[in-house]
Amino acid sequence: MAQRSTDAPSRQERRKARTRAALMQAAQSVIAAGRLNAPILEITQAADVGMGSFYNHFDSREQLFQAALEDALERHAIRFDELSAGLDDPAHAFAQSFRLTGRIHRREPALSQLMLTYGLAMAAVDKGLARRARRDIDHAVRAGRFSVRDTDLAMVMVVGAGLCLGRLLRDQPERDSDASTDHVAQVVLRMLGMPDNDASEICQYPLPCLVDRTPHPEGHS
Amino acid sequence: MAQRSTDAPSRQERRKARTRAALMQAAQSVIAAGRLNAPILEITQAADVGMGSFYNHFDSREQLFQAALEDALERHAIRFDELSAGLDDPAHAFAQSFRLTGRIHRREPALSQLMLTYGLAMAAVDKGLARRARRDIDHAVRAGRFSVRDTDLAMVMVVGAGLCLGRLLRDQPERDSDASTDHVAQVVLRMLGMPDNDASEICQYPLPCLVDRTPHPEGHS
DNA sequence: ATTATCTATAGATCTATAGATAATGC
DNA sequence: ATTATCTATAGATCTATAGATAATGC
Repeated sequence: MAQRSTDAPSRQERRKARTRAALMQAAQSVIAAGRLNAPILEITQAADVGMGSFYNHFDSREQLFQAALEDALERHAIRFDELSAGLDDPAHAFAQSFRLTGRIHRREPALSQLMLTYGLAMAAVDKGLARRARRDIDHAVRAGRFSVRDTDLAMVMVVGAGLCLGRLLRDQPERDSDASTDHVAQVVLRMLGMPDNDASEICQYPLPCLVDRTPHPEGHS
Repeated sequence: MAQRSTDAPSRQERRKARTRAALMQAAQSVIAAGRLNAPILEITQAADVGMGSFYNHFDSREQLFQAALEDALERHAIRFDELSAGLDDPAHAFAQSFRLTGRIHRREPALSQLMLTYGLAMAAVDKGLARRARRDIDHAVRAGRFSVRDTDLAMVMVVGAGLCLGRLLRDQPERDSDASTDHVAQVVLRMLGMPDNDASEICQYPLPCLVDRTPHPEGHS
């Protein structure tokens, strides 16, 4: 009777998507736990999925890990975009996302570990957080807030600082995470061509709160 | 007859050291080739050493890789130290080592790949290049050439920039490696508190040439 | 006599798939 | 009827070691 419109996913498609999502979420935990060589069986068990199903979705562990990483980063990039949607100063938007990313390392150790594990590769791919960072920098340059000769080189330093900061925060649990992050953010802004005063001020703006979201709701009400 | 003094290694010790060195060198190639899961047999074959010998020296592939990484970085750190031994401005010494490190990525792709693979871990360990960088920064601060609040945070940005620069140079083979490196070096120096003019000048000093050394001479004349 | 290395392999582990079962579509 | 998932496993692969061989020490 009710003919499905082409864009609404069928029950079967939703089931498939759920299995795929379970695999990716399990992969994220496995990577976060440092078990980069975990057997496929271990991953499928963590996902509560039959071993054979793995090969319906991915050809290899590596392929799954790649997808899982991109998924996690994309989800957070979207979240940060929402939080900076209202800001009209692109430099402020950039700084806010950088500062929020710094705060992730303590708030969400699993995602932090994911970023640290595949950080360098992540930087090169023009997706997720890196893509947004580049976009914000370009906007800010056009708005006259940043002055940057070569966006690629600027990205090198932004991403490099962000990653090594994450590593430092993980290795020194007693360190004041917010203060360190804001200080690095300030230096990064100066490096991007902002005057000291502006850089300092912009890093003291209050941040929107990061509410925990259930990442992959298993049941749908 | 000739009683060996305690510090001169015996023939047997030298043989053992040679096997160990062959394993580490093979490991460096294997890592550089991206074969992080290479079977032990593959590594021992690359080293031209019997499979069983591996376990005389290391308990696991991971342990070998760790030793191989530290060895490679230490060797180059020593090399860079020699080249900056004559300089009396610690800021100059720091800048020279940073600029030389940038040049490694094109000159020695294997070492570059090694750094990019284990870069973040490397940064945290206070050995090799990272240890020297920290030492140079501290010297320069004491000499009044840098002004840095928190050496750990400064290191975050120095190492981060260095690593992501390496990644960029690898991914963009057509990019002018020397100019990019020197530009990043200049920004890093400014970040460390140098005035623009000094930073710019110090990054234009001629560099000592990096001569290729045979890393592990197999035969000893 | 001692120590290091080598060869060969038992046993553990993992991958990728075949074939059976369950869910969905119509 | 079709599609997705599950269970069970053949075969490939790898690790770690036992036992044999070669080099060194004295």
